[in-house]
Amino acid sequence: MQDLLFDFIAKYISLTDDEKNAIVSLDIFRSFKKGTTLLKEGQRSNDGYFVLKGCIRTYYIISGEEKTTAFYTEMEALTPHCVINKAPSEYYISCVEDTILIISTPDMETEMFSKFPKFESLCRILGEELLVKQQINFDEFKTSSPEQRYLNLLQKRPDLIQRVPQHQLASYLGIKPQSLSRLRARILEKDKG
Amino acid sequence: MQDLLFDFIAKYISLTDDEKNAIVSLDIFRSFKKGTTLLKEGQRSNDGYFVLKGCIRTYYIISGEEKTTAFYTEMEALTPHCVINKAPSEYYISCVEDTILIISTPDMETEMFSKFPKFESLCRILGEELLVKQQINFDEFKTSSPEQRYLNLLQKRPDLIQRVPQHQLASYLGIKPQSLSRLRARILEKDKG
DNA sequence: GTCATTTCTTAACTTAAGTGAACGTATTTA
DNA sequence: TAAATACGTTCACTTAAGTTAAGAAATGAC
Repeated sequence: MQDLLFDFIAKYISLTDDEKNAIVSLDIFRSFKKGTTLLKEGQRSNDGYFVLKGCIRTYYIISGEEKTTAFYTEMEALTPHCVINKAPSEYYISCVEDTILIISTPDMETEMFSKFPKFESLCRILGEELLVKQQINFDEFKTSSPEQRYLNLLQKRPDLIQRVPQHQLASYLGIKPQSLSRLRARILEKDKG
Repeated sequence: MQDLLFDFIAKYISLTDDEKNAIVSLDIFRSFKKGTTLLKEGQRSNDGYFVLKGCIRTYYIISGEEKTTAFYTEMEALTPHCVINKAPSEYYISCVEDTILIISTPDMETEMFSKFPKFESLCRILGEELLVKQQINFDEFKTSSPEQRYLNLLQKRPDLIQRVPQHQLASYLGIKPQSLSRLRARILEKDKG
């Protein structure tokens, strides 16, 4: 499981054995059962998450309805806004599947950054990369229709459509579950004709 | 103009005069006329932008139509994806108004980071903050209707509605200009009744 | 294994966005 | 200054998403 992490990091910077041991000794690998809620609306947490295996999602509850806005799978990181804002969380985070996470806190990061400045570089680079990915994601969302978004998702993250319930996918696509059903039926109909 | 920048930075870290001089000596302040195109689709640029005064926008041209996806105003930064990906740009960047920018390149940043590690911390922190802001922005977009998005924009960035042409605002809201016109008429009608 | 709950789909109806066209009003520019 | 272009609004029509309701299928709890 640790190898997964180190292979990932190796794409960006090289770590000495000392540095690897520093990470391992933090003892930050955690397992969670499917359905576990990691963060609730209103809570003030300092935990950041990095998914080693499995899938977690963020969702809001707006006038009684769950609105899923993001999924995080293998090698993806999520720092909840409440960690940065120091304000109560506006959303929930829970496990879509049995999941293994790395959980970090700002204190731990500060300590690691001062011991090994290389980690701060890593975090800056990962952050910049993420920012760009997310911007392009947002752009695609804005410039396309729900149907195009669904087809796009089919191409780019086909796994999500398998591992995630439809009604969660629907709000992720910005529509209602009924509309997603209809839209899929429409696509199948087109493929036939 | 420099004071604007240093006041902004002061919110995050404190700079010595040496460090301030290092920034000034980079000579990175640039002025542009309204309408100037800073980046075109297909170009490979290494320039990052930080808006000191004015407004710039990113837009795609999709089947002949301009789709504006973002506006950057005072104290906002934009690193185009082509800088990070090292791939040709998929979008255009141009000035909505007469604009004063700071233009940076990865080389300059690397140099500054090694001379003054503090700058890398600053960039990491700004990056994390931006990431969170953008995520929340995206969440709001996904969980609301075009009308709600417009009302939301009226509250959060009322200046944009004044300084930006309607048809650019429309694609920013994910709809056609005609729909924005109609939607505004609808809102006025409601306010009356 | 049975019951209850959740999830997914379908359908009929409502509402709002997309489309194509027309028109008046800036704004450019020749 | 006149013509051309770009911009914003309105309208009629089309298409697709929201809403409400019902029922089938899958999942989970006991």
